[in-house]
Amino acid sequence: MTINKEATNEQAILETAERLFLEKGFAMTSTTEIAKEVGCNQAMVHYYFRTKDKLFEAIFEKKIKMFVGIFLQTDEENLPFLQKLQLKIERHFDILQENPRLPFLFFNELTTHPERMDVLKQRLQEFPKTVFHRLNSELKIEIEKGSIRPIETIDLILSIVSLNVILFLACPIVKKITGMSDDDFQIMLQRRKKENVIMIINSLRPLEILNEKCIK
Amino acid sequence: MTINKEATNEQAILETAERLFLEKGFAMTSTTEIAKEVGCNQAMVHYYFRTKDKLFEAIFEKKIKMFVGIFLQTDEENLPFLQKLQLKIERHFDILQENPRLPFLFFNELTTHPERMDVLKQRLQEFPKTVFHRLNSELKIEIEKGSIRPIETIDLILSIVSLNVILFLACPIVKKITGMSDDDFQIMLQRRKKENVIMIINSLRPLEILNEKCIK
DNA sequence: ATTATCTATAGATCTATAGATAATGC
DNA sequence: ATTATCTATAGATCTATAGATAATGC
Repeated sequence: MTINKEATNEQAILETAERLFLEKGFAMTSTTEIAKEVGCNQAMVHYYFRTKDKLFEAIFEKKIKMFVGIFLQTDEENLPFLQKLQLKIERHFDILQENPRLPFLFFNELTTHPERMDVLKQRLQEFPKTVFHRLNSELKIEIEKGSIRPIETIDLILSIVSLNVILFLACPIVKKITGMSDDDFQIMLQRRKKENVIMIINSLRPLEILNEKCIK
Repeated sequence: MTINKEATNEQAILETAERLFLEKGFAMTSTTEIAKEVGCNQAMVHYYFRTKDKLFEAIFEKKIKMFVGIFLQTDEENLPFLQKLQLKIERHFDILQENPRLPFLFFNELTTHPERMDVLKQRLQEFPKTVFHRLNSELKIEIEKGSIRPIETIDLILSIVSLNVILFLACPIVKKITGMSDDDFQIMLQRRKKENVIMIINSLRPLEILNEKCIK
């Protein structure tokens, strides 16, 4: 075997599997189908990866690594808090846009195969200690200054993730129901990106007046 | 057959199927498993519903009907816009809390079986004409008055849905990763319900100052 | 006579592996 | 001699149906 050809076939299986898993999820993709699309034999898939599960986990772990890794690239620019926050929201959005099917895969597989969460949990251990704590202390300072309203750090993160992620989760549904084209959807995404930033930042303003008037 | 017993068995299949589909999705639930849990024969499932697909669609359509139906119950209370909005957000949240696995089922099945969206599309046709248009006109009035910032109606709806829905989608993942108990999660949900209301309402405030300072 | 239930099985998957054969590297 | 590829198949599902049997309503 030339190292070349070996790499080519193993690689092709990996790439095709990744594409199909992202498209349709683990359960609905068969090793037979992967082999067919690669143009090789179904036994080959098992030759390289032993089981369908191992193949999936290789891909899954790679994706988690990549996703978390991007967040750990610290962008310690010396900007005001809200501008840094804006950059973070936009960065999160951009990563999703480059991996639009990842939220589907994560939700789907983590929900239907809870044991897969262990990998995620492991990978995520370093995460809170960096992103979370840094954001947390910066946030507390701003709240004490009174420049933004009181909010739990976890709530802020959850809100950002919610607003960004749902667009990609709902993408096929929205497209189908509204009959939007891919281009239309991309335009809508760009508008939402801005809207989400405004939404989050504006929602952080101190709220004494509004609070009294509207929230019981 | 006593009408009683017939109803009992058919009903039991429906209920069990609903539970299992909500728990694990369509693909991962077999008619064999449904029958086993009901305590009847696997052939019975097909006797009453012909195919697994028809059984699923019966449940799916019922759920969509229920979900849309609740929203169409108009609550035309004569309150200020923001208070009405708050009630709507809370109502949406409450419906989800009563049907916590519904977002999973919708996302999962609509994404993996696009043809199922036709049912949803049909059911949803009446929806925009009521909820959307009413909200839309009220929103426009408020924006013109300058009491809230400019925002597209669809963006507001998307934001509300995002913030509420993701909690229930992410529920199993969050529970597993944080090791939260069911009770802890319920407490967290209640906090998020309030937080989401504040988030949305606060984000609608006019934003001239902030805009200039922080959003390019 | 009709409806409900059971047994049994066809036919279609799908995963995983055993074992033969071909290609490559030494 | 080792690694890659193929053929063939075991064994486990799973859905759907045919056909026999039991229960009920008239």
